[in-house]
Amino acid sequence: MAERKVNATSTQVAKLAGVSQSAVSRAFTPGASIAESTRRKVLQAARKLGYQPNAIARSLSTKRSKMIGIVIANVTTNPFYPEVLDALSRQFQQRGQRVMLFVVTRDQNLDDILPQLLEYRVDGILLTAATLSSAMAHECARLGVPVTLFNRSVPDAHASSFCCDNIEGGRMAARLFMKSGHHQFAFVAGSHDTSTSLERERGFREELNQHGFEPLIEMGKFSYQGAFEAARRLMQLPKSPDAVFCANDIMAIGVLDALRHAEQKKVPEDVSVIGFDDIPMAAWPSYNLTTIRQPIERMIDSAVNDLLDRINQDTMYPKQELVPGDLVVRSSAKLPSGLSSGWVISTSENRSENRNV
Amino acid sequence: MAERKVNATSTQVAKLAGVSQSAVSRAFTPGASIAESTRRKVLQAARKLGYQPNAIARSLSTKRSKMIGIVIANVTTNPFYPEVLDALSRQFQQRGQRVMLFVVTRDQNLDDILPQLLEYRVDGILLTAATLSSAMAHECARLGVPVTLFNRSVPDAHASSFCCDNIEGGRMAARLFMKSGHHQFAFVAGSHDTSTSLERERGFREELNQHGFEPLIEMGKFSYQGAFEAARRLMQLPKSPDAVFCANDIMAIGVLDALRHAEQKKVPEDVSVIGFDDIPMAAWPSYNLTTIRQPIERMIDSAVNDLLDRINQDTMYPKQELVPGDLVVRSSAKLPSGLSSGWVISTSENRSENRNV
DNA sequence: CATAAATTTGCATAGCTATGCAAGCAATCT
DNA sequence: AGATTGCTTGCATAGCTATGCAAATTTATG
Repeated sequence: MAERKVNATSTQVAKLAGVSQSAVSRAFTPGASIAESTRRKVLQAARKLGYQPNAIARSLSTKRSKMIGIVIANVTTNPFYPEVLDALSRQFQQRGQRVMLFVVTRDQNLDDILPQLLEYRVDGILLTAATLSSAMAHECARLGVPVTLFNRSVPDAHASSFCCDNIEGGRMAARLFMKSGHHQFAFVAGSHDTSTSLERERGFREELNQHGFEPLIEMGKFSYQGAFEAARRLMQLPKSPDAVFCANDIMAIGVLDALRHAEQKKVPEDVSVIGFDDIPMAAWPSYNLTTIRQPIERMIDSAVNDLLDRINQDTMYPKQELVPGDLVVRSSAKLPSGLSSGWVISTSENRSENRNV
Repeated sequence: MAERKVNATSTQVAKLAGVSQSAVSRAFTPGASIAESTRRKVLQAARKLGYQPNAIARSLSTKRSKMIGIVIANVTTNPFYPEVLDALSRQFQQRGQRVMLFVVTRDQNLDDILPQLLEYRVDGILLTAATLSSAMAHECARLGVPVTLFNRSVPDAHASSFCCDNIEGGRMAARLFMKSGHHQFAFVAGSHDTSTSLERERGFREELNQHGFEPLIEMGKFSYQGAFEAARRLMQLPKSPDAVFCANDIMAIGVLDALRHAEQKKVPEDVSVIGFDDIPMAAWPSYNLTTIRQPIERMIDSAVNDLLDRINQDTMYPKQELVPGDLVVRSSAKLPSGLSSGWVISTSENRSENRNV
C-alpha cells in the first residue's frame, strides 16, 4: 500500500499541486501571502504524499532552530528537579519550542555540554545544574544565544537568573523556630559549593545570630541517606537540637525518618523540622512537612518568558530575579500560639527584589 | 574584544586557512581523507574564528539528525520515570545521540506529539508513555524511523518493545505471600488501561487462583494518594487483607503509610506489602520495601542498543524482549521460614544471591 | 472601461555542509 | 625514465525550505 518512499519534499508536493515550491512553503507558513484556494490545493497534495515540512531545512533557512537546550542534574535524587523539568518542558512545548535535553551529574563539566547544544544552534539555553563558566558565558553571548540560570546564582552579567529568595527563606525558618520557643538549632547543609545551600544557611544563621543563637551545622549531601545520617550525628551531640532546618525537602524527610524511626523522637513534640522546596512528598500524610515553598510555576513562567523574550529581541539585557518563597505551615514543626497548621505565609509583601543589570 | 559576529562558516574558515570548504568539512569528519598538515591548518583557523560545525546543516546534508525523540510521562508522580529518563539520556548521550524530549500527561494523545518529532527528522523514537496508535506506527515505519517502546506492550509488530516480565512478577509476589502463610490477598491496581498494571494483576491472580485464592482489587490510580486511600478502603472490608501487592512502588509506599499511620497496623506483622519497580525510596530505612525490581540498566541497555542498531541498518526487524524481574526481599513482607531479609531472588537463573542491599 | 491598488505567484537565491568524481601530486615499482 | 598506485585536494552539486523581488493576477476605484 503506502509505498516505502521516504519523506516527500515541498518540490514534489508543488509538482502534484501544480504550483511552485514557494507556494508550498507559504501554505505551511502562518500569515504568509497565499490565496485560500491554492492553500487548499497544496494541503490536499501534501496529504496525499504524506508530506510534512522538514524542520531541519527550515531551521537552516530561518536561522532559528526553535529548540531550547535544557541542562539538568539531580533528576533521580531530588524530586524537585523532575518537577522543574516537567514544568519547563510543558511551557516550552506550549510556546512552540522543542527541548533538547542534557541530564548531567553534579560533577560533570558544563564546558563539554554547552558546545554540543551550540552545535545544534539552539535558540536559547536554560541551565538548572552546575554553574556557568565565565568563558562559556562569553561564548554564548558572542554567538547571541541567551542563557538563563534557574535556581542558581549568576557568576557575571551575561546570563539571566531566576532564584527563590533563599536568604529570606532561611530567615523565615529561623523566625518560626524562635517564635515557637526552640532553643537549640541545627542546619543540615546540602554541600559547601552550591549557592542554594549556602544562601539558605546564611539567612538562617544571620536571623538566629541577631537573637544570640548559633546553629549547629551538619552535612547532608543533598540526599535522603546523607541527611538521615546527619540527623543521627546531631542527636548524639551533648546539646542535641530541638529545631532542625534542612537545605531541601528530601533531606528534611531523611531527617524526619531518622528522628522517628532510628532515634525514637517525636516530631514535632521533641524536635521540629523544616524543609525547603515543597516537593509533592512534603504533603504526604506521613510527613506533613513544614517547609519553604518555591513557587515553581511562577518562577518558571518568569524564566521562560524572559528567555523567549531575549530570543525574539536581542536588544534585551539579562535580568536577575529573586522570587519570594512561601512558608507552608504543616505539622513537622511546633507552632507558635495563634498559628494553626494548613497556612501558607507569603513573603511577597515583604519585598521582592527585581533589579535589572 | 571578541567582536559580536555570529557563527563563522566553513567557507570563512577555508578562506582563512587557504584551503577549500571541502577540506574544512573533512577536517571535522573523523576518518575523512585529509592530510594531517592541512587538518592542523584548518583547526587553527577554526579556533581563531570560533568556528563550530553547524549540526543543522550537517543533518540536512547527511539525512541523519543524530537526535532521538523521547516521550515520557508521569515524571513527577512516579520516581521510576526520572530514573528511566536519567539512564536513557545518559546512554544516548554517550553514544553520540542528542535527545529531544517530550513530557506528556497520561491522557495526552501521542498522535499530536509524534509528528512534532518526525518534523525534526529524529533518527529514532523511544516511548515510555502511552501506547502507539496503529496509524502512527505505520507512519513511522513508512518514514523509516524506528520506534521502541519501553515498559509498554506492543500493539502490532512495527515497533520494538522492552518490558519487564510483569506476569511472572505478579506470580512471584503471590508465591512469596502464600509461602509465608497469608490467607487474604489484595491487589492495588494502577489503572485499567495500562498493560503494566493489568499484567501484574493477571500474574498475581493466576498464581493465587491455582491455589484456590482470589484477591481483592482496589484502584490506586498509580499515585501515593490514590493508594493511601485504597488501603483505607481495603482495611474497612469485612475480610480485610493481610497481604497487599501493589502495581508499583509509589503506591506500595502509599499503602504502607496508610497502614502504619492511619490504620495503626504493623507492617509486616499485621499486613505484608509488596511493590514493583524498586525505586530508590524502596530502600529507605523507613520503608524497606519488599519489591520486584525492574532491572532498569539492563532493560535500557537492550532498548538503546536495539534502537541504534535499527537506525544503522534498516534491514533489522523490531524485537520484543521480556526481561525477568528480581524479587528483592526486604522487610515489608513477612518471610517464609528459611529466607532472610536482604536477599535478591532472580527469576532468570531461579536462584538466590545475597547482594547486601 | 481604464487605472490604481492590493493581492498572489513564481523565480532565483541563500543558508551550510557533505560527498562523488576527476584532477593533482608524490611515492613506489618495473 | 615511464608506469602504477595511493593519497589529497578542489569542484560542483545535493539536501530542503524561506524569502526578497518583480511579474502576474485580482480587486477596487473613479
